[in-house]
Amino acid sequence: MPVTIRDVARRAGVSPITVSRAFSGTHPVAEETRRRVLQAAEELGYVPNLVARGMVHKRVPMIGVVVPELANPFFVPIIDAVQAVARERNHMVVISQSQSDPDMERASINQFRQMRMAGALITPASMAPEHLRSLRDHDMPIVVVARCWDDGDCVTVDDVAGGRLVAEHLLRLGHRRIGCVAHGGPGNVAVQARMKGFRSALEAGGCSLPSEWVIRTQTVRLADAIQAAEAFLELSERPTAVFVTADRLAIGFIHRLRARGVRVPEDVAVVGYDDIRYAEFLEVPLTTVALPKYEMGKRAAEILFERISEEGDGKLYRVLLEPKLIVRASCGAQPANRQGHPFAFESVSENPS
Amino acid sequence: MPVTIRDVARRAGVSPITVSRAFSGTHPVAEETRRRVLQAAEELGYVPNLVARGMVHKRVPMIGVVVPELANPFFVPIIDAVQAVARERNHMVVISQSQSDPDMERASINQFRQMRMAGALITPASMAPEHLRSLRDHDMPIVVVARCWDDGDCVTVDDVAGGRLVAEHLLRLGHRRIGCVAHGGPGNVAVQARMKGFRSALEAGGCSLPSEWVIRTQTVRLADAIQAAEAFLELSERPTAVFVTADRLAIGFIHRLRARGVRVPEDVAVVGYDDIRYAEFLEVPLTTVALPKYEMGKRAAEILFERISEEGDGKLYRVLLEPKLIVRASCGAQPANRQGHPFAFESVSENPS
DNA sequence: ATGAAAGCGCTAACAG
DNA sequence: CTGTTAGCGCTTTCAT
Repeated sequence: MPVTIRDVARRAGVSPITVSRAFSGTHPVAEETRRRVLQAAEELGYVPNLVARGMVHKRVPMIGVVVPELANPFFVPIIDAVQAVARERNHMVVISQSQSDPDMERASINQFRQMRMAGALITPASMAPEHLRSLRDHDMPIVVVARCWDDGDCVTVDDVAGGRLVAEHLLRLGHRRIGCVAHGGPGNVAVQARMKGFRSALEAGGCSLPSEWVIRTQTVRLADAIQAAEAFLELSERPTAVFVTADRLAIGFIHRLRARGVRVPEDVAVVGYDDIRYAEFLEVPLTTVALPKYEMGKRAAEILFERISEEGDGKLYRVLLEPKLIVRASCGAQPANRQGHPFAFESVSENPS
Repeated sequence: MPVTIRDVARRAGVSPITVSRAFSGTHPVAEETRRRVLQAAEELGYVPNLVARGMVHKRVPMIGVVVPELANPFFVPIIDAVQAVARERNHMVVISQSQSDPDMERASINQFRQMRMAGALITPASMAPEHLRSLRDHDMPIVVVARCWDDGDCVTVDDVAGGRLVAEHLLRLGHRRIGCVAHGGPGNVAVQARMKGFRSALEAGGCSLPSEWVIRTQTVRLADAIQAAEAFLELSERPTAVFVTADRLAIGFIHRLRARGVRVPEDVAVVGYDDIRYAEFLEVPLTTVALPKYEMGKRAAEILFERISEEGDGKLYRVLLEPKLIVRASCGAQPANRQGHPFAFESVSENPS
């Protein structure tokens, strides 16, 4: 059953190396010879063995991707882009979910290394220096996506600016009592940056962000969103507007608020972050900060392949893309999308990010 | 830089084969020896080479998965389950998106074969026999997920029953003029089955499904959903209820309907299929048919690994799981979830499928 | 419990 | 343009 290059060679009446060349196209092969080889391979049902080739090249045509979770639609356009770039380069993509667990990240990267993959992309849960260092390796290039990284290549968005956009918008709408639901620990530099921009813009506008109004969650999952809503409901004095640092979190947050009789945006304005696919179709269409997700994945993958082929001049990439505020109903700047006003939102977007 | 088993062996003062055994644990190794080996490996920064091992075993510890698109949240729990099972067996998961294109499916399966992967899972866009035959192979087991397959293992849901559930529910609510939006071509056996159950239950209830009221779409994407809504709006006589064969399609369909002033469920009741994650949080909470997605992925992966380890008795698996109707607001059986009635929906589910 | 020899399928390097 | 030689890193016999 295992048809090898030798079998094909024998049948085509050439040497194994010629078969190899006919397939990989690295060396010229006479058209006639090549035809014979291809036909012999066809007849024998030969399938090239990438493992053997990988053995020789000390590298396999695959790249690894580690994301916190596929359940967050935020990562889907990123992965789409990575796969598109990888396909152009004839590389397969191995996807691993870390569940935001640094140990799982490390384990995945380790597997990638054992498999001698060409490179890896990662959105790390934590940017703790010792964790990242344990990921670094000179044999396998790594590019960080959607997070900043000082010691290596990264492609991300200006989260400080993103946070600022939210604060400025809320201030512009007249809010003075503004709170926030923030996910992830101190290792989540993206959220830290959003908060920083948010807070400083608030202060520039003469507002503060009292710590009672900063609700923390571990993850971005529904259970945490609900807890955040409950925490909000228990506040003795509630803010009139809330910045939720991820759309996925905002969905559950708003849902629970409404279930408890708090109207959005009338009682509380909510602004999310990420502009995930479903933000537009929710019970309350979500005002949020859009990130160029597809673009991020694309740039990151391109940089990774540059490292893989050792083309670049070796200087670190630190790509910072621009976020953009998308105004929908949840912040109250537009009338709520109730059934009485069905014409409020005609636009429907289908951009890839 | 390439530290091999020989380097470790030299440093530990043993033979290469002993190092191999210390790592793979296939043969007994004296505790003392093993410690020395592990330490030497640690000091040298040795990383086992799975490619070389794969070369010997003629198989690499990876399985491939082909799904139409990750953008459809339907596939996420399936993938989660597959990854969980694969992790237990120390296998990596390569994910490929076919965009419902049979050629891409074939190409992906081919790559998997070239990479000598242990097996593959696939949700094929088309069950055209010649297409499937081209995917079959005796060297690499394949299990089909979420579709029926007569000539091989498959794990799916009773879509005929699913379609019936929808029809019966709509009839029970008093609808007599019922239409449908169906995606995919004739090769999509899942949708065909849903339609079959739907239609026969309708007829059993004394209703018919006139062909003017069957709107077809190519894919499940937003653009198609919008086209479907426009087609619906142009109907000279409209049904009072519509079965949309996928939630992802229903989202855009409802959105466009509402944007055009058609109320859901008051003017048209809509029932979806899949119960994707966001169905509950939409502008109109979606009545839909829930599928045991995580379970499907789990069973399929388990069957695949049984094939891989050649444990089973070789008889074909044909697992058929049960669908379940989830009633929310879009069918009108519950009051619409407007802001005036915020307590209508307290329940929030966090099941893995 | 450990080792020696042989080879998995392919391709780089060097001929011719 | 084509062939020969050697070896990628590991694990399987088969010995000891």
